[in-house]
Amino acid sequence: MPFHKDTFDRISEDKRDHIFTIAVSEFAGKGYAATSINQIARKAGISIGSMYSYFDSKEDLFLAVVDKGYELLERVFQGLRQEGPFREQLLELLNAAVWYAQRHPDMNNLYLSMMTEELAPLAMRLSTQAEKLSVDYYQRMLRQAVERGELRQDLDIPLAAYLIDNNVLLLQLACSSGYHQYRMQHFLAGRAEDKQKLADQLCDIIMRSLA
Amino acid sequence: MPFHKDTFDRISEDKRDHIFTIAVSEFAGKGYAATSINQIARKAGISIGSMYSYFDSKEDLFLAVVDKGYELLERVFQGLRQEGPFREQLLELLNAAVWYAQRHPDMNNLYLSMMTEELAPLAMRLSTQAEKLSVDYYQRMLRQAVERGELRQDLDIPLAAYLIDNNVLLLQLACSSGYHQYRMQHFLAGRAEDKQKLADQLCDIIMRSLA
Amino acid sequence: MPFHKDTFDRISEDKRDHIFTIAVSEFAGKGYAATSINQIARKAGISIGSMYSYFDSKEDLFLAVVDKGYELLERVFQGLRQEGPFREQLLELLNAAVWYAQRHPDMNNLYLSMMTEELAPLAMRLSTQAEKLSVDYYQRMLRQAVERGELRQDLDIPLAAYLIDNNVLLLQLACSSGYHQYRMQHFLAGRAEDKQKLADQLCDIIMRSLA
Amino acid sequence: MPFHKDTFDRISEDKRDHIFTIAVSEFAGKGYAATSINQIARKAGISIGSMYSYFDSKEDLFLAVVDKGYELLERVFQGLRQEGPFREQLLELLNAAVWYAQRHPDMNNLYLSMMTEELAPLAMRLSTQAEKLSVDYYQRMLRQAVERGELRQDLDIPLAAYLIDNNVLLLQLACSSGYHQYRMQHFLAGRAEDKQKLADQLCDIIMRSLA
DNA sequence: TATGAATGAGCCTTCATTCAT
DNA sequence: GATGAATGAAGGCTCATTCAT
Repeated sequence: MPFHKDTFDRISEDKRDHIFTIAVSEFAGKGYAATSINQIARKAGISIGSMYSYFDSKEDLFLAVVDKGYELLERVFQGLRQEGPFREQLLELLNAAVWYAQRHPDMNNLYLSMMTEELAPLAMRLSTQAEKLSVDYYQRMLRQAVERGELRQDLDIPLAAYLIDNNVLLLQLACSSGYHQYRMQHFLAGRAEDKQKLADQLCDIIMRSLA
Repeated sequence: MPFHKDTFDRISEDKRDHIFTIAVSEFAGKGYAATSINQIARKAGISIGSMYSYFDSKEDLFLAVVDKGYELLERVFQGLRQEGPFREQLLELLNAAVWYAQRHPDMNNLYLSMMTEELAPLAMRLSTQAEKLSVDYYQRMLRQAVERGELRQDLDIPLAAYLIDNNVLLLQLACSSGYHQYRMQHFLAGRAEDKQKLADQLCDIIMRSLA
Repeated sequence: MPFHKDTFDRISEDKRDHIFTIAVSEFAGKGYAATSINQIARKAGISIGSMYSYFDSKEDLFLAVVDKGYELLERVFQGLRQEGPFREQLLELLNAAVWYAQRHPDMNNLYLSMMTEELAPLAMRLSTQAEKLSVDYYQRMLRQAVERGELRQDLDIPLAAYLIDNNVLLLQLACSSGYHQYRMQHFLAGRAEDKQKLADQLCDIIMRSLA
Repeated sequence: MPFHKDTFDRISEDKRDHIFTIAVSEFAGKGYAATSINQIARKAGISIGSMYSYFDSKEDLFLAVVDKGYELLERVFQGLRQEGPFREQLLELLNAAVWYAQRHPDMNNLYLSMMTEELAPLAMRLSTQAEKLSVDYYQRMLRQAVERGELRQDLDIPLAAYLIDNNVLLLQLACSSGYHQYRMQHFLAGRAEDKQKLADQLCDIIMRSLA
């Protein structure tokens, strides 16, 4: 089930983190195919022999890294409060997305590359998918707000969840990916810098669709 | 200025198209780094020598292909009508995006991979950017609708344009990319199949933000 | 017998010279193996097709070029006067060598590369060798000077000829080859610049061996 | 500073020598450009992968080889005695040159190719130059002989050193290079075979210039 | 005769993976 | 368990040469 070998569990957490940090940065910057596992080992200061005693293959190293990132992301989601006014929940969500992307930009860019056809075969080997979590999360949040009367009764909840996620996703990507940052700037110019404020304004406009 | 050599202009259009078709499919499916120009040549039934007499490098072949796709996309955009009720314009836009993505799925997936950090350096060599076009297009469309009184006077036009584009982009990607199709299905289940109908519903929910 | 095809005789002398000039410069600068006949054609402004209608192969082009250079060199030698005081003949010879090397530096460097083992197989295809000429020339010159009583009676004529040619050869190479120029400068510093004066001084010191 | 990687230091001396032997022979025989590092690896019985774990590039392999040869040559020079009658020192020098060239003919031919314009860029990357050593060596030898009254007081020492080196160089090359051997035979016929005797006669004729 | 597109062997180099120490 | 030398398939690219137009 895990993508690493037992040996990897036995080394110090520092060393594990170090290897992951280097790996994420390489994979995120160069893409899966153009990244060399030998270079990751060299940069991480361990031998390739060790690398292969921790992971069965380049593919597994990659998946282990991505998986670790998903865990982190999950934890962020799970830390969000599930109550209070809908708008505040939405804002918190957007801010969490921004925070995560700014805190782990390489990891965030790795997700971006996972969306690519090139990595579809690899993505299929992952059991955890961010989507499952968020769909449930959104839909519950929306349902409760409708029940509370904060949002209109005839709201198309699945579609609303999708719409929200679209914007969360692209806001989040704009915090790490060169392309999405550039794209946002084209639309919003200077306003793209203050992500906090932008999240707030996005809340406003999204709320209008739902209320 | 063009990414191909003169020689490429001199071969038959059929052959040119054939090479492009193969190349788009390979690049889109495997990503830039994992794609071999030698294999593209083999699959296209021409010698590598010829390939290199058409393009100076793998990089140029890639850019030539992407550039051609941008042209196509531009033409689609320019074919849209610039008048009539806003909702109808928006719907036409969404449908055009869907149509393009379904007609040229490989090309569409190539754009997806261009968003990756890995390809940022290559993206910079491209002069045409889809973004420039769409920003202007959206903003004009919105401004006119506000003037006509179809949309509310205090609309934050740049943000609205960004919001719309977010949804157009992800709808479009859901038509070709395995990941985005999968993501949409998670949110919308069976409704993800009928993109026409979905576009209509997206129109509705987006309109609420703007009106 | 000639290294070019008949077709080459039929084009204008200007064109022939142009092709040769480009070829000499490329071969001399990059060496035989690293020089591309296609690039010579391109730089000379003719098609490769034409190139191959003038010469059967890269090898033949090379040999044709070298052969032409030998002819030039022969003519220089044959223009030297065969009488007068020995010292003056020797000086004239040294000056002629310098003149030729400065006038045709690329050609001169081509000879240098012909001395290489790499080109021994090609050198063997050449009928004209500079050596044959010079051996006879030197020996006659020396014999006559001995007979005239200008040089000592017990002079080892073949060895003297060899000694002279050694110095002529290296002086000549110092006029075109980066390496030999550099080598001379190491020995003679600033004096390496004025080749005329140097030739005169070399005459002096060589004459002492012979008189 | 060295042209090889650390890995190369760690393999057995036999293997190192074997690789060098093959490499020298290939480079000397075919020239730098026409030599394939893959073929060197094959002939040496190692994989290309290994070759590239020893040297960063073909260029570095070449320079490593040449550098090793320079070291050898230096050692030969440094082994010569710095005292005794000048003529004997000169003879010893000529004999050393002959010995070296006959012992390491490929290496000697490599020097020959280093004199070529083609390899000037590579030569520049070498720190050790045979010239520096020999200039000093010659000049000291000559100066001392002048002081001892063995050579004439008005001797042009730099020019004398250059003259000597010219003859040493070409004698040395005649021991390994097909061309220079051929050239010498043209001048000296059968006498070219007994290099020992020839060195002695060269000493005689050179001494006349200096005494 | 002149052209230049086409060919494909072969070059330099990289990299995932194995395995002896 | 850790190391890193060894392997060789495969990739991007060049170039001498041929041949249809």
